[in-house]
Amino acid sequence: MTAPVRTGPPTVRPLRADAQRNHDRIVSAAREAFRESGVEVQMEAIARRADVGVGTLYRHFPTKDALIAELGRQKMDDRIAELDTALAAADPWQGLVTVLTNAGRAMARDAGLREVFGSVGTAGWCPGEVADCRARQAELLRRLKAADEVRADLTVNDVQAMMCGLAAAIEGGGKWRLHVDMMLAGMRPATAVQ
Amino acid sequence: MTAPVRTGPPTVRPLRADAQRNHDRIVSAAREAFRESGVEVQMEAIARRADVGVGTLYRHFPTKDALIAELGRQKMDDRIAELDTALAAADPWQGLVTVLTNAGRAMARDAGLREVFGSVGTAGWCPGEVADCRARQAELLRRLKAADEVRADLTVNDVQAMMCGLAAAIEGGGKWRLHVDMMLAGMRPATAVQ
Amino acid sequence: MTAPVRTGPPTVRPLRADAQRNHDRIVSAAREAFRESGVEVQMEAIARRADVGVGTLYRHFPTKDALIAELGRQKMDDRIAELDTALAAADPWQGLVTVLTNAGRAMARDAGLREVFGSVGTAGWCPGEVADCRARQAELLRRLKAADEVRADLTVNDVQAMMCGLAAAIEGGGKWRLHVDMMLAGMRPATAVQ
Amino acid sequence: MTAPVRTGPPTVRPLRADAQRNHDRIVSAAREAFRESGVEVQMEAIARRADVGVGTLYRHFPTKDALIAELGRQKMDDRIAELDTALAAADPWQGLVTVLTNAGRAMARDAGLREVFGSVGTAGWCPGEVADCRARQAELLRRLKAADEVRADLTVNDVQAMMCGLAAAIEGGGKWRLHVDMMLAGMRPATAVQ
DNA sequence: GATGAATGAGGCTTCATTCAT
DNA sequence: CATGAATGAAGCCTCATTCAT
Repeated sequence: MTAPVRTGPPTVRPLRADAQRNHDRIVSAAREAFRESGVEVQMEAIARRADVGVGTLYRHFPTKDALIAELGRQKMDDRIAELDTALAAADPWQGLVTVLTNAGRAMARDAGLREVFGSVGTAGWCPGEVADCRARQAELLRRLKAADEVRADLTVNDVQAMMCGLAAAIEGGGKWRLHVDMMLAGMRPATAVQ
Repeated sequence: MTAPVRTGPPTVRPLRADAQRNHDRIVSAAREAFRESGVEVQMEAIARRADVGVGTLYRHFPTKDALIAELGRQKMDDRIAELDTALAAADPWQGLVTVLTNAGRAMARDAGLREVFGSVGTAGWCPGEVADCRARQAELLRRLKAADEVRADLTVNDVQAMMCGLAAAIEGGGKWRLHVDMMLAGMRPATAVQ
Repeated sequence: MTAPVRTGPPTVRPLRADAQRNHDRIVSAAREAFRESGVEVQMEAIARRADVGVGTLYRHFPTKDALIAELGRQKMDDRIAELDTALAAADPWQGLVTVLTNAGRAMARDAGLREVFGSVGTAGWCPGEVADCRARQAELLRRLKAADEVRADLTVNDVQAMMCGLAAAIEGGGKWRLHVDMMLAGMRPATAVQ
Repeated sequence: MTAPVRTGPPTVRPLRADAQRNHDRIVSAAREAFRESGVEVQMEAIARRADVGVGTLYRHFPTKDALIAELGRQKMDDRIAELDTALAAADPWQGLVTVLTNAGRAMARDAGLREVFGSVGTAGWCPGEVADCRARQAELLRRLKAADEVRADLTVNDVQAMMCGLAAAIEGGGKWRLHVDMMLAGMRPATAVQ
């Protein structure tokens, strides 16, 4: 009997076809369930929605928190891609505008995204993804500040927090473009606001 | 000695001295508890904090929800008072600055407040209070627009949404003063942001 | 200051007028309350009905059970009087008929009485009264058996149990006279029933 | 291999073997527990007796009331079966004797049964079962009256009431056989009792 | 003595997680 | 490996009884 040949990175093992299918169904179901009922939803409800037993759900995610984290990780990946595009652009400000505009548009569409980014902190999130994201945000911020395009006192944490704010504002019924607009305006270097 | 003239609503009977004291202790304890741990805190913990038996707690508030609602109502009242002060001021912009600054400072201190205002919608709130609050916000907004101090496309809903956003941003670890500042800057009439 | 002269039996101390009034109100309220809602009623509800504080209620009856017992004792006294009349009569059978007929009529009228006698056992009842009652029942039964008017295997316990049964039957909507009739018929010496 | 033909109602799905076993254990335990201690028994006690976690108990019966109702339904079913046997017999009187004898014996054993039948009214019972029971009682009564075996003035309600009475009498410590005997004797056509 | 507020053990129920089938 | 039954800690709430006013 031959040991399976690992071809990908060591942590990623391709799931069997049906397992993959179940994984996806669970993630979708979880997303919908959280969207409709918040984090309060019971694991059983999610399993039912995914048309799986709870046992299966727990086989894929050892913990409710892990499931929540996975949802966040996926969205985080999208954002990382966005940030990469922004970093590839010559003009950092234009990059930021694009990043936030796309984020706003996506949030307006996707309640799950709002939930994920609107949720407080990054507790339970996949540390790797978070670090990747923060690194890119830091770099973009560095360039923006270098070009004096944003306030000098902005930190990555603040940007993160503003994303929470944007999510909440859109969730609360705000027009997404308006709020993205205000958010961008607010980030400009302070010039005697009051 | 003359019989006391009732000026308030007849349904409110003054509590016995000790009951009043306990009521206050409970409310304080609940406020602190929610501040520290959010709505998740257990009733027992609140009771313990108030140095009171659970039974007493339940005598004062028939339900956990009732307790939460009461605290929410009080916070809303505080905000209404803030808004009244702002409306009394000659300069609407200065009023707005004060309102948001105070709100930010309070939110930075009080997790319960963040939870209350960060939560989407006003489910479970006293409708009267909500209406009062919105009415004042609307009036302040009208004056601000008349003086061309804020964007013309801002609505009460947007302000409400921004309050959600502010709560989330602060909850997310943002520096409250910075975020209030950016929020204010963002609301200024649009002048070619991009 | 002179010590009060005790004229009654040593256990009975005349209550102050207002205390007596409260006592009566409480008993009445308790009777009604139990009648309407069964033993489940809360002490507070009884107190409210009697227009007294719970504290007062507990001053008169140290325990919920004691209150229940008192209700039983009063009815028991009535029955003892009935039994005395029956024992004074020349014909024991006629005495029994009268006792049961009066009991049935009273039960038909008084839900509290049904509740008391329909309630299982004599748990919590005033032992003295119970003993008095049983002694008289025993004597009546002795005479009845001596005259061969009732089954020889009947015991006081059985009579007690039948009273429970009568109460339940009437409570259940049965015609009281019919059930008294059947009860009496059932007690006759067994003469080939089947 | 042929697909199994469903003959029963489609809503009843056979429980998994272990679930069925637990279900039975719970029902037994509950029956015993109620028998010994009445409806007051705690759910935990029942679970412990069934050697099962409370959670399991609640999986099988969503509510304490539901559990009680189920047991009541079963007892009612037993009685209906008894009545059917009695109706199948040629001699209605013999049928009645058997029904009451069995009921008495069962009540002597089972505090829960006494509680169920001793309780006034049929609140919370499955209406269908109650109707079935009454219909059979009515039919048996009709035949008994036609054969002049019981008093003509007896109604189903009276029989129901007498069952209450029997329960109470047995609960009160009466010898069940004696009380069944007297009950039967009492039902015979009236022939100058006094 | 009267009042009703305070007490807290104890009951019912939920739900994240484990485990037998 | 999927399933869903089982588990039990933990939460909310009730109510007989005590005690400060």
